[in-house]
Parts: sequence; C-alpha cells; structure tokens
Amino acid sequence: MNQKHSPVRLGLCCVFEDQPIQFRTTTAAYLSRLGARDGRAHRDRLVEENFTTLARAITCCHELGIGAFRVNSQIIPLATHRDWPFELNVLREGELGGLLETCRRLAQEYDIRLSMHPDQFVVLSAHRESVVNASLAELEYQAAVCEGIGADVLNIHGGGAYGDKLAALARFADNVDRLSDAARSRLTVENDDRTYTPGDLLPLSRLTGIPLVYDVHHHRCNPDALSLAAATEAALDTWNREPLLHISSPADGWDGPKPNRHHRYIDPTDFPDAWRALSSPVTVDVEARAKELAVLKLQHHLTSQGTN
DNA sequence: AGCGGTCAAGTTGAT
DNA sequence: ATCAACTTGACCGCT
Repeated sequence: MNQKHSPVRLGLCCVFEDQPIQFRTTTAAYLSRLGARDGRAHRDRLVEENFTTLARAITCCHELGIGAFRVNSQIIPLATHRDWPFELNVLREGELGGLLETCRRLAQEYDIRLSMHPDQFVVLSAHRESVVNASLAELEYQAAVCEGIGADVLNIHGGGAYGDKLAALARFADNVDRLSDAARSRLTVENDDRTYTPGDLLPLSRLTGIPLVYDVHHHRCNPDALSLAAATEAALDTWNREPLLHISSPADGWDGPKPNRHHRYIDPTDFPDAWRALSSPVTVDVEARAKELAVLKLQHHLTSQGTN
C-alpha cells in the first residue's frame, strides 16, 4: 500500500554468478613473456574490455534492481606494478576516456552507486615507507578510476597494528594528508575481522573526517564495547554523504570453525534490526559468494517483510 | 574440453 | 613454519 521507497540500497561486490559478465585479468609474468610492446598492447586491450564490461555490469544491476556495485581493483590489471605502470592521464583521454564517461553516465542515469575497495596490500598504518608509498600510489590510481566513472567511495581497512594500535592509527592519519583531494575526498575506513573494531576507528574517523564503513559481520567476529545499534549510529554520523554498510553471513554458522568465512547467501536473521529501522538512505554492500543471487534474495526478504 | 601450475603487493592468527 | 583469509579464481599452456 503506497509503499515508501526503501531506505536501504543493496550493493553487489565485483562479480556475477549467473550473468554472463566477467572481468578479465593477467599476470606480470605473461605480459613479460609477450615483450614490452605486445605486453602493453595486451593489457590495453584488457582495460578497454573491462570498462566495456563495467558498462554492462551497471546496466545489469539496473535491470535486476540492484542499487550499488563495487568495482574490482583489478579493472586495470597491474596498474601500479613496477614493470607495467599504467599512465593515468589515459583515463581522461580518447576512447578509454569515453568508455569511463559512459560508465559514469549510466551509473548516474540508473542511480547505481559505484565504489572501489583496494585490497589488503594498501596499508596506511605501515612502518615501512616503501609499503606506505606503494599504498599511496595504489590509492591515487584507484581514485583516478573513481573520478572517471563517478564512484564516491574508496574503502580500505586500518591495516596492521604492529603491537600498538594508537601509534599505527596515528601513522594512518598522517599519511592521509599525503593524498590528493581526489583520493582523500573518497577515502573511507572499514572495521576488520581481526584487528580494528569500530570503536578503534571512530576516533581516526572523527579526526580525519574519513567516514567509517561499518561491517557488521566483522564486528560480530571482532567485537568491542559497542552494540550493533550504537556502532551503526556512530558510523552513520561520520558520513557527509550516503553511508555505506557491509553485511555477510558465516559459511558454517556462528558456531562453525571459521565464522569469518562468507556464506553463499545472507541469513536474514543476520540483518541487524537497527538497520531495518533506518529512515534515511543507506547503501548495504552484500558480501556473499552467490553474488547477485544473494543480493536479490535479501532484497526480496526485506521488501516482502516491509509490505505485510 | 579439461586440468594443473601460476599469479605484485601485507598482516594476522589458526594449524 | 606454513597457510588461509581478506571483496573474487582467472589465466595460460599443456594434454
């Protein structure tokens, strides 16, 4: 009966299970075997293919009623590899620039929220300067992609603790200042399942203005003094745009040997009550191995529950 | 077509 | 010491 638009926008992470949509990748070893010229040409071909695929992925999300899509870090394979650096200016020029613009316009037209999630090698809390430098370079690369395709989130974890979380987070905060505006304005930090809890990250978030992506599954694996409701409220408060949340379910149940492993689907009882009561819009990325099938199933559960 | 070996990077905790 | 886990097995090259 005149149902209000749900304030929860569900997001798909990186890949599809059933749809014929696949991103390609390659290895440094293979490119080297091809030689400098042919290696570059091959990678360029993959990049063009991948952004074409991204446009299809966005359209597919629209058709399926999925509201957000996380773009794989490898969309430009080996972008910051020492032997195969990718020239970022190329993203704004010519045919490739046009492809990125197509993605951006499609996402805008269909209201598909795009994000990126650099992986575990990006560590702004690292001691080693070489690790920090590589991390900054990776963030700048992904920020340039985000800018081209209109993604507003570049999400990373706190990284290592090295036996002293406060000192590590202080290094993180210092290193944030070394980022360009394009990277810094998109950067977010997420609680993880081993080291940094929401309570650990909130001070960093408030200090730097970097929003907190609240992952409720990680919080259940790696809890702190905050309740789910309190962590949700505090996390939402760090956002100057639509907040992003993450959800998943344990592969073998909460009593299984490895609860941090992700299930194929989301158990609806894992969806926090505090999230059902939200009145302002949020994005919830669904981290489940059945990919879009899991998103659709959760979507169905949430909406059918909302209408009866 | 099927299958085995290979693949940039960091850190933690289970085995 | 080794290895799986982390947003995800995909790819080549051999049979």
